Amino acid sequence: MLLKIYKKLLKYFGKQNWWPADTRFEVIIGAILTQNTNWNNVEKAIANLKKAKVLTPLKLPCVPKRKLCGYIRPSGFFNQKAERLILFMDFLKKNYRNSIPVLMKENLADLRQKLLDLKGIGPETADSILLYAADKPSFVIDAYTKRIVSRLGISNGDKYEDLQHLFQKSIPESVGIYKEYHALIVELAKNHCKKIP
DNA sequence: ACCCAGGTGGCCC
DNA sequence: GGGCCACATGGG
Repeated sequence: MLLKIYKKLLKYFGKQNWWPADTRFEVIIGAILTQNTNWNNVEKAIANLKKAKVLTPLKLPCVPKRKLCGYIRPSGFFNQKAERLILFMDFLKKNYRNSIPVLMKENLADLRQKLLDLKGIGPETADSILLYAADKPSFVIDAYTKRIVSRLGISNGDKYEDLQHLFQKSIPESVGIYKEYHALIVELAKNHCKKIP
């Protein structure tokens, strides 16, 4: 069922090639900034960080919170998100010498747990980082995905881990498919008024 | 003038 | 373990 839906979406919308970002680091920052926020607004925040030339693991921690809030203002919840970015940068420095490649060496289960232990990173943000920044097969469940499964009536509940397992057991364990599927679901949501043949 | 967006944590019961 | 609420901006 879920695999069929994936194939249908892929055929209809084509490959999405997510996540839209230049670096793994940018994926992580974007994943935090996009929490309950339109991607369009996140792009403005990312553009501000790039323009200020601080969107790197070594530069970002040097930006005072005040300035950080200013850069990320368009993405909303800027006080909270500045705090969350700072906490992640502390984590990256303390455990991985500010190195994204070193962070990437962690295995999926360990890294997922450590990300979840960070204040401000919940399951969706953690899985977005694991899948799109670290290329690890952790399926992302978002509000749209929950809605779709609920409409189809194929699950008993909407608990995050349960839905993730449902998807992961229904489709091949492939980073490429996981990436595309979630991207296609978001694309479908944007086109909610249209009918898919 | 509403309503929503690629969530999360805190508080209450 | 679930049901609210705050968090903030920009676009329809």
